Amino acid sequence: MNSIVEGHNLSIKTQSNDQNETSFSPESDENLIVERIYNAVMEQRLAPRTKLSEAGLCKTFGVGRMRVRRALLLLSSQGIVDLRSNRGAYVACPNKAEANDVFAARMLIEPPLVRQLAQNPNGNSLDLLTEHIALEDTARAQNERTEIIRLSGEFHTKLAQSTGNKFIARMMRELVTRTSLIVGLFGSSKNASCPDDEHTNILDAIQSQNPDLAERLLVSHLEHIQNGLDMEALQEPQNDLAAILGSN
Amino acid sequence: MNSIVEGHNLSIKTQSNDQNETSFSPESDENLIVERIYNAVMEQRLAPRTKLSEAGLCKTFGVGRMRVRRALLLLSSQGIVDLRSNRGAYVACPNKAEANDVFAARMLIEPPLVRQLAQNPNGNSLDLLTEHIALEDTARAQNERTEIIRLSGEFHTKLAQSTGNKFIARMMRELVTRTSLIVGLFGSSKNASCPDDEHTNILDAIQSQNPDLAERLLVSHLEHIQNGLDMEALQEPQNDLAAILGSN
DNA sequence: GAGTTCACGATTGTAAACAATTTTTGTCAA
DNA sequence: TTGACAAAAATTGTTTACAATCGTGAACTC
Repeated sequence: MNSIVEGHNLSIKTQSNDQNETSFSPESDENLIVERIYNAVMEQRLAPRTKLSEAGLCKTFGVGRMRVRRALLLLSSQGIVDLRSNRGAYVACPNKAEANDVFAARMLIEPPLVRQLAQNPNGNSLDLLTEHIALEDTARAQNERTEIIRLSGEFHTKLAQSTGNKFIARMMRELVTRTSLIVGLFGSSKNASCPDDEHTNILDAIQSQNPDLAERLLVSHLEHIQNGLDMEALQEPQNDLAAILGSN
Repeated sequence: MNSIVEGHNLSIKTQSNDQNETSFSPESDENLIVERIYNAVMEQRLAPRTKLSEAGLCKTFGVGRMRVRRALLLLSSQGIVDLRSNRGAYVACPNKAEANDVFAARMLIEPPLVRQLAQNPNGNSLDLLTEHIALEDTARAQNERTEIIRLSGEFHTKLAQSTGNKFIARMMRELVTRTSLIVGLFGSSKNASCPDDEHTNILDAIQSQNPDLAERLLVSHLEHIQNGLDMEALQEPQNDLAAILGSN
């Protein structure tokens, strides 16, 4: 039963733990659990409403119940997981209103963000973004679904990271994560989050220090994503079984 | 010893728990502990680097150690508390770099935020802001230090809340909290965070639907706050004892 | 056959005991 | 007096056991 939770989908893909961290302080190692579940959600391997049982996670990660509980609490504070009293933790399932709020928040933050990047571009960080786009391209070429999804979101996270501002990076990271959940829930056609070359164009505009263009491209990019959603889609009906079977 | 932690400064001031909540889901009641400590930090009754011992908090709130631990974990995930392995929880102590990042983040977010509010003002929420300013005035008239400090920060939080966007509200809340820590650390003169009537002017500009003016006023308001700081101030030396004695 | 009730198993919440680490205290020597 | 060392106390981290709650399924009634 439930192979996603029992370790299969969570334990693989530890390869990409090099650069994509943002905000977790190196306090202890329950951050590893958080990171793993976080990635699984980002890559849409864990569908909304999936139950994350304590026992299952304990077995999966080989840690005590305390660690798992603390990890779940952290995830819930980031809005990735819903903690229902006495009935466990479930992958968050944003509703229509929350989805709109997420996009509204991104529309508020990201335009000034790219403007700022275009105004005083930071050599180093922009190189990272160029590398990132190369990764996206190869992933698309090889048609790796989960990788494409994760990298699509991560582009925006890295955009925020390249400001060098910890707080901006963390805020964007949260918004991007929720966007991933939303696209998984309401994404209608096969357009896995981001159209092909829009990221490239945005980065180009930044590198050529054209704030107006960069902002315009970003806004329409976000609009494309939002317009690709069908807000009347599955919503509530998705129960655990369907989610799991559908994702494999 | 340490009357701040032992319940004195934390247990009073439960009067203001009506309107000022933002993001905490009503999961359980450890949020009450979080809320109390949060307020104490906001009002600068808990100085940075103050140790928050588990035993002390247990006595103060009359709850088990588990609850306290979970509350501290949540506070640390919000950057209000630093968890040092095997040596306990301390009120966060932002350094110069973090302080700059906080203001940079606010400079990025708040201008478009007030622009948006000025463009389509939301009757209801603006009334709340008007009420709030009245509160600020009376607090200033009666010279209540902690109240002034808290309300000064809360104005910005409520500004964000009045967008009706949960995510924007939460982000601002975090930034404002850290600002309060920063002002407590680096605030030089007696100017308790916010000059007197700048909030009023900003709100007026919003209500008269003048986005440009609102943005300009807000930017200079933030600059005033930042310029009122002495970045070379106490920094590290402040140890627990001094902090506690100094704040009473 | 549909719906309700009850009991059992499974899962989560809490408290207490234990282990490990840190901080303090006291002693001794230079 | 100062410094180093060691033992004791206090604090935090973890495991374990226990209590409470929830979900499931069988038995029962209508």
